[in-house]
Amino acid sequence: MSAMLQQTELIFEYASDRVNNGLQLDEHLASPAVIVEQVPHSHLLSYSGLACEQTHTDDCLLTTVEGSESGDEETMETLVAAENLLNMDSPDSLSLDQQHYTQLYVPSLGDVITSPVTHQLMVSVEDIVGALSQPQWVTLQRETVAEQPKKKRGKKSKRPESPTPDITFKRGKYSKGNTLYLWQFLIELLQDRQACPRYIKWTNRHAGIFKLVNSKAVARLWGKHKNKPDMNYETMGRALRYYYQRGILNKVEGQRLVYQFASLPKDMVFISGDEDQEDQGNHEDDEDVPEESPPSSDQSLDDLASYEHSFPPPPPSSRPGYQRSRQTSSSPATAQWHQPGPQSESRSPAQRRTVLRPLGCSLIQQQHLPIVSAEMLRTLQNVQSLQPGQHGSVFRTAQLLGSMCERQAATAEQTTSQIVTLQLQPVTCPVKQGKLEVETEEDLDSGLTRE
DNA sequence: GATGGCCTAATTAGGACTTCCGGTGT
DNA sequence: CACACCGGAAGTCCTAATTAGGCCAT
Repeated sequence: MSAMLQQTELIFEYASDRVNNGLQLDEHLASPAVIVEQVPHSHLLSYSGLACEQTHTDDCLLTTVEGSESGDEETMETLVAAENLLNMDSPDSLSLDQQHYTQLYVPSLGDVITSPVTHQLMVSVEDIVGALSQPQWVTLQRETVAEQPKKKRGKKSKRPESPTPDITFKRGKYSKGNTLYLWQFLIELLQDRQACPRYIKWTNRHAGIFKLVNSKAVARLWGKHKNKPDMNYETMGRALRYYYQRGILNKVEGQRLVYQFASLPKDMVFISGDEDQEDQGNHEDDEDVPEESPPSSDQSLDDLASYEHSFPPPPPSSRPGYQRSRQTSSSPATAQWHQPGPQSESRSPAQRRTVLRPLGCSLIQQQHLPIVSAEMLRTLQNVQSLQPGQHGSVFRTAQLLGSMCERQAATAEQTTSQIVTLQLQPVTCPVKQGKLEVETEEDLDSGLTRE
């Protein structure tokens, strides 16, 4: 969501998507069991217009494409898919950023929580109260991460490094702005039924070992996401190889297209259909392909195009009218992959249009924090004594959360819900010159219908 | 006119790739 | 021969902190 918040249009796009796809979402939300793992992606598929395999087999391209395995057909598919990708507009979709990071990467809190805040809390609060002691990342390999010599010159580093999975407590977690790091992208694919195991799959998920079943498709998805139409596996592979040095990935010796995460988010969402291979103890047999349909190298690249709709739009700098400013650019910094839970998706339109006012110049703005967990609130109580000078991020977080608590408390009184976990809808406020302006419901309606 | 606050654009540094390349191995 | 893989080198893109300058109110 935050990635979308840089510009008004993006906000409207997101909002309109949410509304326009309500019916489809409801369909996918039929089963609570499905909600836990699959809703985000089904949700995304509905955004992208790509039908779900189970529910819309008539429209599903996968079925027809899977059968083709000849090299010629693959080539054709590659070309067609590439064309589709290049001709495709993706910004209308809700980004995965918005969808997933929230829960997928911060599961340890028990309640739903947004990752950016969690990180800020975890970084500092641990020193204060140790309230959030559970590690977010599971180190898969004891390999010592080589200390990268920090070549800092006069100014200190302002942009936090990529939140490498093996470094749990480090300032500035998660990608900023629209940035979705490659490793995050891969993790997302691994948690997406549409991509896993079709394009990428776990071969030993507990060890973090995965295989690029369709390296071309993954590379294309990555390239589309990065607005690099020429992206190929060779290029993406170079980026992956850089991850060796940084201790994010390891290469699995002797096995092609097989990599290993040095660490993984603690509560990764594993596609249920993908676990068989590993559970059957055949991680050595990494060359196998998904049981149901061995994908050809370029199979399903047509539906890949549709699938890509679910990824975040190109960086705003490529959009006309984009202006860089500190506040506007920092707004999407805490990319929010809020996974819409059953409650959020089943909310009434009125609830869905909840408008929140900006909370000033806090690093974490309210639209980045749709959910405040009970544990977060408890944590907040522990950090309330902080002063601005100390633990700056925590202090800002506390400021923000404090405001949110008050707001939520007021909201809770108006609802019948006894649930401690409160959900706040993403802000749908236009960003102008770095300021957020609250819109009326009428404005939002017009914005929604504009799409 | 001086001062201070606010805002914005420009500058700057650094991270994360991306691109290209030559080479090796399967 | 195709493909995967490796790693160096240079370049690009993006973000965010800093800085300078303009505007306005007092």
